[in-house]
Order: sequence, then C-alpha cells, then structure tokens
Amino acid sequence: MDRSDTEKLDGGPDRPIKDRRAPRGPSSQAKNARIVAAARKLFAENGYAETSMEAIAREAGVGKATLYSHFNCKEDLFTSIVSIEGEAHFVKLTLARPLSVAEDLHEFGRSAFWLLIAPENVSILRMVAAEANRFPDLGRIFFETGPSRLVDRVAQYLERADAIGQLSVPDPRLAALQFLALITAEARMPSFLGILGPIDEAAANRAAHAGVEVFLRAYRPDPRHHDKTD
Amino acid sequence: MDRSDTEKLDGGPDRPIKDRRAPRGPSSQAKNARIVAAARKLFAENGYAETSMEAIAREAGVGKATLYSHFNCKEDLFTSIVSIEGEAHFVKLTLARPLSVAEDLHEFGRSAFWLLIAPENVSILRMVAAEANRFPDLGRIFFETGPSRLVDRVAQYLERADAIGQLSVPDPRLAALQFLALITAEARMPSFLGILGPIDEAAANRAAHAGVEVFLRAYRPDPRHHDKTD
DNA sequence: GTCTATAAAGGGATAGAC
DNA sequence: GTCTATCCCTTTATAGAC
Repeated sequence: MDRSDTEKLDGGPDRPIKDRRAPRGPSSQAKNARIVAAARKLFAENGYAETSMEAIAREAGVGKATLYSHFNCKEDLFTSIVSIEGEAHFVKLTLARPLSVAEDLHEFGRSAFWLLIAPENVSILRMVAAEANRFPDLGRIFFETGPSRLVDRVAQYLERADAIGQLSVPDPRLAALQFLALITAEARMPSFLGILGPIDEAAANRAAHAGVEVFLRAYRPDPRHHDKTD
Repeated sequence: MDRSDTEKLDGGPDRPIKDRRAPRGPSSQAKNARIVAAARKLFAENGYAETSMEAIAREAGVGKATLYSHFNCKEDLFTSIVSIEGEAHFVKLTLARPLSVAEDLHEFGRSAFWLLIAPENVSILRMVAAEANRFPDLGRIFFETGPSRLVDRVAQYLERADAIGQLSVPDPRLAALQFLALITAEARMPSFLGILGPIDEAAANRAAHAGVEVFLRAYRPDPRHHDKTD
C-alpha cells in the first residue's frame, strides 16, 4: 500500500540488512497478542520479579521500546495478564442441567479438577499469591473474576438440588466450597508446590469420584439433619 | 580484654565514630539467628527475588560481608530458611488421644486451621510455590518435612478410629486429606491470595465445626457403605 | 569474623533514528 | 509504531582494613 516511498529508498529486494522480512504484524494488534502471550508464559514460569521486560520483548519478537508503547510499565503489563487469565479460565465451566445429581457433580468435578490442578492454570494462582503483598488489589480482582464465580455456580446448582429435594444443603455457598475442596483434596498442595506428577483423565476421574462420594454421603437428604440446631 | 592496642590508638572513650556500642553479639551464633530471622521475615513479605541481601543484612543489623560469611549465596540462605520453617511449624500438632472422635477432630481441626491459614504460616507456602520452578527440590523437601507429616498423623488417627469401629474409613490417607481440605475449604483460597480478613478463635471454631460435621456425616460407621464396589 | 567500599552485571525505562 | 543504543539505578558478590 503506502510502502512505495520506502521501497524507492531501499533500492530493491537485495537489502544488505539482516532480515527485515521477519514476521512483522501489519497492525499493532498482532504484536499486542504476541506480547501478552510471551508475558503470560514468562511470568508463569519465572514469576514477576525474575521476568525481565527484555526477556518478554525477546520472547515476543519485538523491541523493548515497542513493548513500552503497548504497556506503560511492567506493573501494568502484569496486572493486565492477571485480569485476562483470571477471566479466561473460569468462564468456561458451567453446571446447569438438573438431571442426575451424582452425574452432574461428577462431570463438573472432573472439569473443575483440571481447572484447579493443571500446571498451566495453577501458575496464575501462584503468581498472584506470590505478589499479594506488592499488589494488594490484584488478589481480590483475580478472586472475584475467577474462583468466586466458580463457587457461585456450584452454589446455585446445589440450591436448586436442595429445592427439589435431591440434596439437603442448608448453606449452599459453604457446601460449594467444600465440594471443590473435596475434589482437589489430594492434588491441591502438591500442585501448588510443583511436585505433582503428570495428571491424566484417569486421575481426574478418581479425584472427582472420591470427592463426589464423600460429598453426597454428607449432603444426601436426611430429615434428621435438617433441624438448624447450630 | 585484647582491646588495649586499639584503645591506645583511639585515644580514649570519646571516639569520633558513630556508635560502636551497638548490640554486637559475642559469638557468631547470635548473628546467625538474627540473619535467619531477618531473612525469614523479608522473604515472606517480599518474595525471593525482591528481597536483596543488603536489606537482609540491614534488617539483621550486620554487614553484607558478614552475611556472606554465614551463607555462601542467596540461594543457600533461601533453602535454609525453607527447611527450618517447614519443620518448625508442622511438628507441634499432635492428634493421639482416642477419646471422643468428634471432640478430637474438632480440637485438632482448630489447630490445623490456624496452621494452614494464618498469614505468617501461609507466607512460607507462597514462597516455596512461587519459586517452585527455580528450586525444584525445595517443594518436595518442604512438603515431606511439613504438610505430609500432618496428613500422616491424621491418617494414623483415622485408622485407629476405624479399627475400634468409631469410624468407617477404607482409605485413611485419602480421608485425612479430605478432612484437612474440609477444615480449610472456606479460607484456603482467600488466604493464599492475601485477601482474607483478620481471623480469630471464633473463625477457627466455625471452620472446624463445619468441616468436622461434614466429615463425620460422610465417614460415620454405616454397613451399607462398606462393600468395596469400586 | 566483621565492616566499608567497590567491582561487575543486569534490569527498567527512555531518546532518537526511521 | 518500531527498533537500536543508552542512561541510571539496584543487585550480587568480593577485596581489603581492622
């Protein structure tokens, strides 16, 4: 399009410079995406402080000044990554069909296990936790846009299951937190500490099964446990 | 003692230097303790990368070279801190008396809640998790000297309770992990993310109560759930 | 062993050419 | 908008006096 002037100055295709045909995006949008992807990867791998802006620029294939033209400073880039990731991961999961409670919870439990345990998802949590002191608001933003929504969804489901008499759940939000805690009881700590071996579908199935079993035994309808003698 | 030579050179008590009577420990042992305390505090507050050796030396009231005479490098200091802290926190808790299961678990649950949720204890976990990629062995060392022992202790108790028929626990270690997960179900994530408000005895009581209640409903002796139809 | 001063390296952010 | 080269600061680690 409007490259004619520069081509006249360059004098042809055999330019003496290194390699100007490198994948340079047409607009800044593609570079922005590459920067976000690079920052996400490096922050997750090495943490905030140990990740240099130069390394991010290199990973993204752009110059450092380009990086600073997209994000004012390192903190802005970091908070952007956290917000993006927090939403992206937790929006997917749904738990809506009121069919078989055991089936529903098992299916949802398998998905939740992957979400809460898989290394690529845990890294974001580690990042936010590690920088909780330096970025006090970030923890709240991440929690409310991510995990809290997951809890809400489970709680709503449990409330409906209670309403139709399939479960006995006096405190849906507490029960939802307990359900997620049970699903991840075994793998949570090793996952955080980075010492969990590779996980597969079978592991997710076992975790969901073990968690759902205990949860249903505790919250199955039983008139004897309905009186609120707290 | 052997200060006579320097006193001759200094010329008396009115020295022009700032304040040499600062608390200088007699042996290096006291300084070592102060260094460890300072490093523990600063690492916990700001993380590994954001904590400078100079800041640790300042906090400990020693020179930077003194610090390096006690620990070869920053990594060694960090791993030492983690090992020390990992053991110190988890050794205290015991769960031995086979009296009332509900009472025992509630009492232990309250203590475990503090151990797993209190900010000063969570900070060590955040540190190890944050540096899991850079120090791969550290996560395992911390887990095995700390949290894993806690799980073992609970599992042993549950096994005894199963043996005398007060509970029905086919997999004691899994049940132990679930018990601890239930106790901390509500506060775990906010605690990690640094957005948990101040906790008190009442909060610990509520957490223990809610967790024990669900746990006992799931694992109370019931012949119908003993057949291993897995 | 302990401190002061410094060397050597790397990071965040910017200036200026294009 | 984009890149290259650079400024200024902090950091780790050490050298040398005491």
